Amino acid sequence: MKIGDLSTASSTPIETIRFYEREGLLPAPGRTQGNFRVYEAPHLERLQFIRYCRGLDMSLDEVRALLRFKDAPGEDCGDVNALLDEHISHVSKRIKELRTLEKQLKELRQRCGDTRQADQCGILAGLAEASQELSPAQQPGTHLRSVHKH
Amino acid sequence: MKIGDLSTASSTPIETIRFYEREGLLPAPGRTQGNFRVYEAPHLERLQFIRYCRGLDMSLDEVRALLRFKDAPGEDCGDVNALLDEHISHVSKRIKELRTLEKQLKELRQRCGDTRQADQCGILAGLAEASQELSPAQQPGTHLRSVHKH
DNA sequence: TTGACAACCTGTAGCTGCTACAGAGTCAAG
DNA sequence: CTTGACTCTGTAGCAGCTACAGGTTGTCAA
Repeated sequence: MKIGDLSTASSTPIETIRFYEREGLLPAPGRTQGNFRVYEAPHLERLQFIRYCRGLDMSLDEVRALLRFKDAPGEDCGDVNALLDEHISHVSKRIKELRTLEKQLKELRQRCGDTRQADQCGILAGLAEASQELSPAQQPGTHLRSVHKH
Repeated sequence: MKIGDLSTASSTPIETIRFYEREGLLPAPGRTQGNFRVYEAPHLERLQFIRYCRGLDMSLDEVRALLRFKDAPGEDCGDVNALLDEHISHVSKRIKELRTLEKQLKELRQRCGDTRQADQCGILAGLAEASQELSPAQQPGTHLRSVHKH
């Protein structure tokens, strides 16, 4: 299997596959005489595992940790459970944040129902006002984080 | 007002202030003879506006657009409304995604109630299994996006 | 006056997780 | 033998900062 085949089989861009190899998530495969990568079935399986975890929004570090456990079947899996619990709590927290945000944005949107001149726009006015009140609601920068930051 | 004062007044790191200036969000302020930046009240106001919008998870491009409207009070604000509507729909979409994700993660977590050997861990087994099924549920990479990507 | 120390300056590199080149080599079909 | 598809390495870019390094400037006390 060459990289292109692996790419289509796993719906993963070629560059991403090479990136995972550089990052140590995928083991370096064998090479042909012409220096092309040659993959076997286990590579595909591992790559699909990685992609699935990424689809669950885990960071590469989290995926790395899970792979270490897969590679060490004798050890106990308490840390796997802990990792997942923490990930879940990140996600739940982020959902809460976004819901608060959604509410704020909708309130703001209410303030300008229609097209007017910009200097009479309720939205701009609302933003200007709120920003001067050092609003207690939130510190800037709290929301935009992905589920993983901090 | 020197940059340190502006930084504390706005709870914004100094480096971020300089970054906003490079990005054209904050106008370049005057300088002392010693080449230190000197800010006036309008700078603080504008910076707080920016930080507040960032707190609402708007991208710098979105903030730039809003600032353009603030700077051109004569124009009509239909685009402000449209920008906000689109932003709200980004956020709502992201919330839906995360809720689906949360559900999946919790189901996965169920599969391993307690500590066992890694090769008997229900979570690892569940992940391995699901990843081999090219699950219809989702394409990898769908979830992790911030509210802004695409 | 000197000397310490804080605050400032510019410029550059790093973070995550890719993505998109450039410029070169390899290989199979016609 | 040439075309074209595929692959290779290496580097730069995206957002939105953050964190240096290595150099000035300003302030205060001894």
